[in-house]
Amino acid sequence: MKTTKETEVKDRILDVSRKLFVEKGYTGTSIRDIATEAEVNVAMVNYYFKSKHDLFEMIFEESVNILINKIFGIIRSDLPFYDLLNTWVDSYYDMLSKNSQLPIFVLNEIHQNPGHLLEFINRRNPSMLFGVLQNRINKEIEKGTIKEIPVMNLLLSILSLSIFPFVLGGILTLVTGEKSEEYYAALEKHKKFAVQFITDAIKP
Amino acid sequence: MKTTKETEVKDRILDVSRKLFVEKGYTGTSIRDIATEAEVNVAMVNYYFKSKHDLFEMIFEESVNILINKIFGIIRSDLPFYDLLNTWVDSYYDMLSKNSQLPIFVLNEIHQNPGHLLEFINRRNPSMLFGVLQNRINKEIEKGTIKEIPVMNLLLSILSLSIFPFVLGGILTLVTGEKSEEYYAALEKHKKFAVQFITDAIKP
DNA sequence: TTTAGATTTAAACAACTGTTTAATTTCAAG
DNA sequence: CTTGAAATTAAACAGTTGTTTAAATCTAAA
Repeated sequence: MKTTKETEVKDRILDVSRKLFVEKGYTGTSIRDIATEAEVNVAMVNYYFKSKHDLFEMIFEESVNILINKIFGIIRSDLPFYDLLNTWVDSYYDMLSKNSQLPIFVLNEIHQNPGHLLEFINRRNPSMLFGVLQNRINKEIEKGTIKEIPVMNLLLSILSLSIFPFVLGGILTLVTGEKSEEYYAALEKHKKFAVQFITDAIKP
Repeated sequence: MKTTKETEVKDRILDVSRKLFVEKGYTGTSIRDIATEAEVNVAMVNYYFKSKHDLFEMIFEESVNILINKIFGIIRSDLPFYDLLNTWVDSYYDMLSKNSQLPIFVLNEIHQNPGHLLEFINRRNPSMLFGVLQNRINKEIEKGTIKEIPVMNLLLSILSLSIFPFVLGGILTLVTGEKSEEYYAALEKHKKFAVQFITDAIKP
């Protein structure tokens, strides 16, 4: 059929699920919570999504995609290396400004149920990212544009300086009840700071 | 009475609670889970700890203390500034090597229930840490030992470079099923890298 | 208007949740 | 040995959980 009604109900369930799962986690969210807030009968959730777990996986996958898709593209790009770094961090800050709750959500769900999400994580082939970056770094070292540096350290620095401030910020926002303009202004400065940090660390 | 038996049972409940709460979170852990694994009657948990929530708060407070007590002491110390930074990061790496699951646990529980833990967080007076660090930095700038730098940026850099690698590491450990020696060896290198990073960023 | 299929509903299901009860056992002090 | 408080137990409590059922409603095509 695919009428407006179907997608309406389905989308309402998806929207509320997104909000509640990200906020309260898998075990902290009940199907009845979702149904009530979406103004939908409880049975509709199973009707459209089969099970709580299937619905959750949909949201989880979506969240992971938001977090890594853009970055994957940038890492594999042929931008000049320093531009690449700049774009990389820029892209993180951009995405995380709009989705500051996603990192803690994804990290925590993996933490609480590593077994079940292991297969899912491997499907994304995280070592591929590692390899691509390694190749690129080797070329840059050959060209003499950067000094020798272990991939792991560079990767950890970039991820840490880009993601963790938003993990703290997302919590700060929840605790204070509103987006702290101060803090997010400071983060805007911190972005330049982080890029400078990383750039200085790899300059030959 | 305070016989060996009482503390035995009590401690067994505490030990299992610590493990399960940190691993599965508040909502993911049931009193019956705890009782079963501690080989204790369900009622004993409420008998000794009044409620699931009281028990959880005990574990949560304990975890927060592990995460910040030592650091507070170091930040307030009168060590030479560069030594202070070194000791600070060193202390983080030391503590997090033994408790790699704590950061994600604490951050996530705050994330999922900010309202209830707000009072608890304010009790630790996080802005105090901020003030102490600000004063110290001002003095160092006057002395000309470091260049002018916003506290927030310095603080975020230290926290990010120290904590986030272990958040990733804790998950990596869970996913691979054992402590990845490789990764933790890389982290040992990363510690020096981080200190160098930070030192370079504030050198006049 | 009839009809077949999709959608929606209220109700029930068994299992699990945190907590309390009342009865029983344990055990050191008298 | 008796006693009284502390410790432990099995059972029950009311409420919630994810999921399923069977009946009712809606809707577009014949």
